[in-house]
Amino acid sequence: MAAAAAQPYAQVMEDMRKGQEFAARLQGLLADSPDAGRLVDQILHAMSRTIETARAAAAAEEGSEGQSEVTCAGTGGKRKAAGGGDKRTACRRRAQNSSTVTVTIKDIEDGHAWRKYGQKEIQNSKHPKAYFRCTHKYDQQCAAQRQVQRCDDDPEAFRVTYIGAHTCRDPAAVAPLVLHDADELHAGSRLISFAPNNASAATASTTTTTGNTSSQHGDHKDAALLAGLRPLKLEAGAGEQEEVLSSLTPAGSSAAAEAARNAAATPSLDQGDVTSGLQHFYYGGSFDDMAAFDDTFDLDDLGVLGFDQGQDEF
DNA sequence: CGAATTTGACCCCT
DNA sequence: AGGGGTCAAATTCG
Repeated sequence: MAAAAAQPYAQVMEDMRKGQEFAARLQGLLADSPDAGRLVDQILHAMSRTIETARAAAAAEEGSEGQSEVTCAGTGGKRKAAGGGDKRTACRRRAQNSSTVTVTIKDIEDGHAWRKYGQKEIQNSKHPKAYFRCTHKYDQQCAAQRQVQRCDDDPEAFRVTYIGAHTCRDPAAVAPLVLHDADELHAGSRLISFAPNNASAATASTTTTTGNTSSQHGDHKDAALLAGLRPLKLEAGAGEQEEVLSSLTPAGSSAAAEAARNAAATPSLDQGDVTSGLQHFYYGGSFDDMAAFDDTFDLDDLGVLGFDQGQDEF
């Protein structure tokens, strides 16, 4: 199975990913040079698109390879609050080899509409992990998911893992009030939503996808997550965090959220902090359906990451 | 009142 | 066996 490097395609992907990683690293070094930072940002974008395009093309030829989630339609899976009688049959299967991208960011808002469906305490982490799925999972079969967990050390940052790409497209999900100008539109056409999103909370990102990517936008559901995380960890006195939290207020219609959003997302003019937001760069993707095996291909193993942080817990 | 979140149980996977 | 991911009833929110 590990014929990865054997195929030209895999080789290309590999190189592209390295390129992305280096670019991201460079971006970190250019924190004080806004222009340079932006340039790198563009490079990252270009690479993301290239990867996605290549992947899509290859996938098209491949036909159907990637296995999808097993979904048992009518499995009677009702659980009683107290009874606990019937077990659901083996229909639950974890997201298998869909793309997996992990980034560490401070602003969780990514423009998509997420619906929280669970939260869990994680073994070696101080903070719980929240699980989200695309709001349009059922009405549009969008398989995108994401997991968010507050970083152990930097409580202001979150480690967000995106699983699968959005295949939904719902106008209603698009930022209702703002969406000023072309920038947003362009952003909407980005192939890889988690790529260095305009300026907002840009962070390094890397990618891999399975299936098409069509980005849409949604509201701010993250607050939920945060809300969920908050009680458990940062209790009182986290001034800034409070702000972050409130800025992500749910319901997708909070003045505070909008404000914060605008403040943070001012496109190309405020460069300084943009780059500062960029800190960690993680890569955890499997990278394609063909070369890829069932599990994720971690750059960690290759010693490729962690250029500015000694993350070890992976 | 419908939609979203919370939360504990259930179940898969390592 | 236990950790981690998902489900779904109950609850909260808009």
